[in-house]
Amino acid sequence: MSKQQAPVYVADLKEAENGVTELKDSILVSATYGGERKAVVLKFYDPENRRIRLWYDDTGHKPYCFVKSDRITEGKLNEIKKRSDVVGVEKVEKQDLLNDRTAELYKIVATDPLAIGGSARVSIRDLVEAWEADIKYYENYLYDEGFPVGAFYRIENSKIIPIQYGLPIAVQKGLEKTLQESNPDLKKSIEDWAWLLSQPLPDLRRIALDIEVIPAEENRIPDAQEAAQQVIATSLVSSDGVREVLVLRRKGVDEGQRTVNDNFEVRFFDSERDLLEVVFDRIVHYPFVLTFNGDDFDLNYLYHRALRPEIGFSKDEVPISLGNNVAYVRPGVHLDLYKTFINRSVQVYAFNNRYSEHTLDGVASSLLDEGKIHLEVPLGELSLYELGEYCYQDSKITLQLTSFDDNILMKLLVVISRVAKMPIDDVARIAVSNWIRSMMYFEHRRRNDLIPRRSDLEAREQAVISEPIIKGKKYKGGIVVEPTKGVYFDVSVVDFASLYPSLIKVYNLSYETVRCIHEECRSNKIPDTSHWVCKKRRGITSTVIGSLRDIRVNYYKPLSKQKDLRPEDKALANVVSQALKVILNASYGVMGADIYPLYYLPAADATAALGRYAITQTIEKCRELGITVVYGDTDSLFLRSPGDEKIKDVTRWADEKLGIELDLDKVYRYVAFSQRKKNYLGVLPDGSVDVKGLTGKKSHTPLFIRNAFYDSVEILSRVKTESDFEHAREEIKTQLRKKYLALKNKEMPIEELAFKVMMSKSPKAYTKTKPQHVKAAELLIKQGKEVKAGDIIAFVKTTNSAGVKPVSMASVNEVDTKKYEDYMRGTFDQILDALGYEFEEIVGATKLEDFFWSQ
DNA sequence: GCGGACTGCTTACCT
DNA sequence: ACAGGTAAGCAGTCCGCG
Repeated sequence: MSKQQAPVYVADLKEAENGVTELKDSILVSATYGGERKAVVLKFYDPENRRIRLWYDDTGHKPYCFVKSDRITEGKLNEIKKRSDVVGVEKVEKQDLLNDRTAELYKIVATDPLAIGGSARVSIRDLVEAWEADIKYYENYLYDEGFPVGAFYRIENSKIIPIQYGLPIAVQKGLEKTLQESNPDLKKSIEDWAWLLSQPLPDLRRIALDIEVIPAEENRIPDAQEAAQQVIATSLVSSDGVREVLVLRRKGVDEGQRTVNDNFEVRFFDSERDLLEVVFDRIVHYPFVLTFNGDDFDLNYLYHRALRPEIGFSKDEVPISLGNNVAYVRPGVHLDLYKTFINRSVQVYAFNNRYSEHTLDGVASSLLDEGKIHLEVPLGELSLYELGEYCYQDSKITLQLTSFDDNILMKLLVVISRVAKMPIDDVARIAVSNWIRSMMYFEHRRRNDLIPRRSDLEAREQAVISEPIIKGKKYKGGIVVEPTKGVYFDVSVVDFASLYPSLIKVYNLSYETVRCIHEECRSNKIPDTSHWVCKKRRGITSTVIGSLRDIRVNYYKPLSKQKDLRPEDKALANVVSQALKVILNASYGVMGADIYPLYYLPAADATAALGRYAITQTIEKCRELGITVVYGDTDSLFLRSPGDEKIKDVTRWADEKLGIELDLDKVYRYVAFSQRKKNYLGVLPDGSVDVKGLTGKKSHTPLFIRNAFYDSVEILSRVKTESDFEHAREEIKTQLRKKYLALKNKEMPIEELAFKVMMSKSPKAYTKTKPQHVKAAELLIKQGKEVKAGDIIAFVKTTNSAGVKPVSMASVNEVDTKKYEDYMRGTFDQILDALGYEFEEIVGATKLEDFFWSQ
């Protein structure tokens, strides 16, 4: 192999990686550790030049951890001091929250992060009981310097200077009001949040990338480590107008011709190396590189492929590096959107469950109304133009996932990075418990509080925890009020505004305050538990979550709806409010999740107990006031025609006696309850319908039945008075008859009969039972299809011995109609129960069959 | 050997 | 890898039955 000339982009990469000592207003987006310089590297995005700028720490900051002076012997300490990777040991003090006293510590400063917690040699944390020794070094750095990620800074003479932003007048006013309403001891925190969260959100220049490789075997994903196959196409689509696809000419493959009329460029290459050079050139020149599964596949593959001798790049020439399940780009930031969309908090709270599959096709089809191009033949059989068009589409929708809805995803990532104090690429990759961990660690450092070890929290006095309802859970959760079967007109729903965060704030809940060490606090009991809560100091969790709650509920949420505000301020308020919702929603859950480093079960137990207390007390109060509660779940109550006055009475009472805001959420024209909990249908005055928990709504229900169900819902949405039900009943009857007959005669495409159920584990992992979707999946596997965890299996119920077949392998005449009739009945029973009709009764026959046969 | 009662597993949903 | 509570259907097991 002849020596290749260095690609032209290498000089630019070097230049970018030299770092800067001067920089105009830029946003801190990421941080990492530069091993060569043994220093933290901060990555800034300069919105004016739209480039990434690196800054290398030159303050002499070094990795460190702590040991408690009364927990280490002189000998051990000397042994550590003598290590060649230890720079020195100094005495410091921090607040020990668990013991409510000052902790005397030795700070052990090391030459590099691996000395504290590496695995290649015996590290300090393996040697002694060390505090704060398992925090990534660049996180340590950000916390120590007090630099929130996502905020604006400038650099002068290599000094980093946070930029002070004045708030717009209208915004400032709202803040003053919020501060007045909030507890005085939360004031400082709220002001800090406002400073941070009201900074502008600049447009982030970015490029999406996708590669195509012919798999060695059909239906198998090519091995990225090996990278034995050619990269036959790569698409690059950017937020600033790049739309190109690079296609490799291959022997015996037709060029074909363009069919897609989208405005993008197709470039043909005879050399794979030349093609990759263009890709790397693009990577080097973009601050943000987007992929869908690039950590595992695209960037991983490109890296290994480029280094193969027949391609011949050197490591310096490849602007990609690999970590543990992560691919980094140089000099910018790589966001792997697959990791972002699989994050449950993102899925549920940011996108309201608007997608359910975690594939690019699944996410894009749901959020963008545009998915991948569906291929009829294997990749290798496409003409070059067809291949190019297919490849282009993937980068195009990947970019769109970050730009639709006014760039909501990019904005959310920035706002979350501000709250979590975490690099944007980490925010995009890791789960909510880590966001909250980072946020809490930052706060500990800011206040000079020692971060407890897991064992410190575990070592506390054993507490009796409330018995969970569900076997296998750790403690008892919320209360669900048994609904009273029937239809109720004029139902008001009241609910506690972010109940758990409110309780954390109002009742001072935190890991160090629940069951605190003070004798005198033991009388401050939490109802129906053995727990008590501190009366002497505000807990750190209570401060952080309380202030976040206040600024969201009292400030950003109303701001996002305020009429006289500039649209950009309003949009910002909306994004912030959304991001805070995600964090707040998880803040209680993490206390009871043992992966969370500040896990403390009594705090979670206490929160849930207070939630039960709040709702039961409120039910009691309603009874006193003569209001009928027809239903309730955890933080909400459904009240039957209570009247404005009585609603005011209850909400005022909750505010005064419980200290928790109880709001009127909505008023239903009517609600229909079956006897089931978490299962109802409510019609609002404008005719829109809330369907909760009913089978007809569930995503796995066959489309045919789901459509039939929603037809009935539509009929019910038009019911305005009690007497309208007569007519609705007749309409439903007619409609149902038709559908049922269609089912009998199998007058629908078989796809509409498919149950669609997710494989939550890999097929092999089902060892205890073999559910139907797994049986169907096995038939697919037998056909050579690959089935992974997360795939959705579409199957129909059939009359063969297994009882199921994948929809792709079944024909209509194999369908077990009886099973579908049963399922339809089950689905409709839930509505009809509520309306007081029997399935049979509604059609005027004793048995369902009679009714249908009589047609 | 078979069917009903039961428990447990699994998924999707609600807050 | 944030929590617990609920509904539903099916898989698998136990028990009774001369």
